[in-house]
This record gives sequence, C-alpha cells and structure tokens, in this order.
Amino acid sequence: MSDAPLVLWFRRDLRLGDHPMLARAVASGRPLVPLFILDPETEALGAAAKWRLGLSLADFARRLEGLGSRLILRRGPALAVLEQVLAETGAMGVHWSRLYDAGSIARDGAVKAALRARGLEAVSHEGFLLHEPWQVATGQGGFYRVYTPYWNAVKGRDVAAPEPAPKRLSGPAVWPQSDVLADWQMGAAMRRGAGVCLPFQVVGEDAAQARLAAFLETRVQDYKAARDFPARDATSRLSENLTYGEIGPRSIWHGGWRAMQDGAAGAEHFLKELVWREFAWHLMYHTPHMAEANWREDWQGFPWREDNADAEAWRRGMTGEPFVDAAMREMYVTGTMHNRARMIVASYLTKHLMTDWRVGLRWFADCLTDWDAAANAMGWQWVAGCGPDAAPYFRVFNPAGQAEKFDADGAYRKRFLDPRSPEARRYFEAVPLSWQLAPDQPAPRPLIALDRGRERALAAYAARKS
DNA sequence: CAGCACTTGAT
DNA sequence: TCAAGTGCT
Repeated sequence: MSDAPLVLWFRRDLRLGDHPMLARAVASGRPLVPLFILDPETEALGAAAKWRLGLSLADFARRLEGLGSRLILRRGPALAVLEQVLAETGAMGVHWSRLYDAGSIARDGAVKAALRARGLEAVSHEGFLLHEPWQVATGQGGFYRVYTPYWNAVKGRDVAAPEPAPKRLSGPAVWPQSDVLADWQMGAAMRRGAGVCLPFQVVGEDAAQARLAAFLETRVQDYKAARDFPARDATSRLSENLTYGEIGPRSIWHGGWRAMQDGAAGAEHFLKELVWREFAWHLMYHTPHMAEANWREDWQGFPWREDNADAEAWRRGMTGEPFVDAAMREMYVTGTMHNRARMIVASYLTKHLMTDWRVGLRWFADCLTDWDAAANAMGWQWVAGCGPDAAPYFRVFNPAGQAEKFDADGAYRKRFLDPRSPEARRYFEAVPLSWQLAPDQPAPRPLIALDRGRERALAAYAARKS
C-alpha cells in the first residue's frame, strides 16, 4: 500500500520550507494528513507560550490550506490520537521532527515502539537543530560542557541547505474530522488578558523570513555592540519564531553565513548566538536533569530561599530597582525581554534576593512567548552559579551599574516605568487588580541595598565551599 | 600531563 | 586587580 496516506505529526516545526520531514514526505508521493495534537505535554505549557502557539497554529493552518491541504487539530494523549487518526484515514505511518527534552523523548519513543509493534511506519526526522546532539563530541568522545570548544567544533561544519517549501500538498480522499482552534481556548490562562502581548508578536513563517532578511540587511552590521543596549532595536528577535519552528535554524545559519562572507561585521557573532541555542539543547539532551535540578550536583543543599514575598515583588516589577522593574514589566506586557535584562533580573533574584532559580524559571515559563526549555534552564543556572561555566559565583550583576552602562539615557527604564509611555500604560492596563498597582503609585523602596545583597550572596557562596 | 582559555562583572 | 576552578586539546 505505497499510496496509503501518511500522517505528518507537527509539533515545533510549524513551517513549510527548511523542513526535512515535510520534504521527504512530499517526495514519497503519498497523500499527506498534517496533524497537530494538543496532548497533555502541550497543555502544560506556560500561559504566554500556549497562547502564542495558538497564533502560530492559526497561521500554519492557513498556509497549509493555501497548498490545498489542511491542519487537522485533535486533543488527547499523542499515541491514542495517532492511532485514531491512522484508523480513520487508513494511513500506514507517522512522521515527525525530533525534539530533545526528556518528556518528548519518552513520549516519542513510546509512540514509535507502539506503532512499529503493530507493523506501522514511525519515523522521526532532524530539523529542530543544526546538529544532532550525539553528533557533536569532544576528542574523548563525550559531550561538551563548555561553549567555546563546542563552537569551535561546529563552526566549520557543513549545514545542509534548507529545502524549498512544497508548492502543493496532496491530501487523503476523505479528511478526518478536526477540532476548531478557537475551542481550544489557547489564551485562557493569560491572566493579563490574551490581547495584551498581541501587538508585539510577529507570527508565522513569512513574517519570520522577512524578519531574518531585514536583520541581515541592516542590523547585523552593528549587532555585536548594539545588542547589549536594551532600548535599541538591535537584535533579530527570531527566538520567538524559532520556538514554534516558524523558521528553521538552518535558514538562519545559511543567512548568517552569507552575510559573513559579504563582510557583515556582526554576522559571526549572530551565528554564535544561534549556536548558543544549539548548545543548550546539546546539554539538555545529555544532561536532562538540567531542566529541573542543579546542573552541578554538588549544589544540592545550597540555601536558596523558596518562593517568598520579595520574589512576588520581583514578578510584579516592584522591587524598587528601576532596571529590574522595567525589565519585568517588559516581559509581562510584551511577552519578551531583552537578553541583557534577562541576565540582570536573574542575577537579582538569585543573588540579591537569594531565591531559588527555579522560582524565576517558572515565571519566565509563564510569561515568555519565546519560551525555550533548554535555553532558559541553561541561562538561569549559568546566572545562579550552579550551571555550566567555571567560576560564575562572584559574578553578581549590579543592576544600577548595568543601567548606567547599557541604558545611560534611561530610555529603556522610561519605556516601561514612566506612565506616559504607551508600553507602560499597557502594563498598568494589564496587571491583575490583585496586584494593586497604579500608574501614579510612587516607586517602591528597594527591597535590599545593592551592596548588602551582593555581600550576602557572596557570603553564602563562600560558605557552600567549606 | 601541561597549558590554555573561559559570553555577557565589580570595585 | 580581583577570583579561581575546570573542561578541553
């Protein structure tokens, strides 16, 4: 039955081009049934990411319809749904693009085993990363724990050229029934209201490609220096699109590579940032405990504070530290936060407020529309001191010093704190009543003096060693 | 085993 | 100038 339909199980690869699984499926000549499953793992996404995924699904469904196809939406445990759809369509196989977190690996492995045991085809494909985590190894054959050697190992490697998007997709004689996306209520958990972040989202494959092209056209030149200044529009902002697979890493790699050969000054640095994502997934695959436990296991027992009132002030952007509060409000109102600001708020929570990095990670998971489990686990642990990197414990960011350095004119702080700015106004419209925040409220007194917080953190780190 | 290098800092 | 351990070749 070589003309039996094939089910394409889409997850974090909501695009048509640069898509190995889709390209191979089209080449097989079989009728294709694109499927998205709202399974328990996906239901568990943070509020903002789940809502943003809904936008991506709507866009992807439209793109598929433009090719004469559809996106079938079903809800339930993945294996049960796949078996139903296989039975309904007479399909003989399922294909998907691999993911690399422990939960996905367990789920997909079980799906593969169960389907193959019934004589069905179950095939996973690359495409989420530039390099499979098991294909990058040190001279000793192990995995990398340090970024720079990892970069040196992959920077010269060939990356397959992105496949062009198919022009048409053939479908089954009879389509299986599909849920209606709106019924899934993907934005239901957004306490701030689903529409708040909408103006800040750039959704879908066309938009992501345009974003990449625009970045490579101009901003990449000055990227290396300008990316550190949070008030400037100097970064690509592609993390949002990468998260849902609206663009693939190979498209970005080849774009960046071309820019580098054309002499764009910041292009290599841009490629390095893309490879940081890659490195995070490399670590996530080889050390899956990174998602939840201290990556350095000898940090067990470190006296982090559990969730507490200071952490709640941090979440609300009410620490009294202007740069920190601006950044936390940026995330709440836009669904994203500038990279440098992420480091500073993470340092402030874990060092000055001595609070467990997982408290911060959970809030990021709830608020970020570019939520990436590996990049966040690695980043939080790096800042906290328990993650990969040799000696970060004495690296305590001073938010006031950082503000002076990277937001000297105060433009970033004003944008999210000054009630006259549109972004700040949006913030005050969005916060839940229970937060009791008003535009005319005076800035809170700092939770802790910066030098005292620094000393307290360093003392705790010193005590850990003895 | 030696030697080298280490994303983003602070005072 | 500090601080200093460790991962990698």
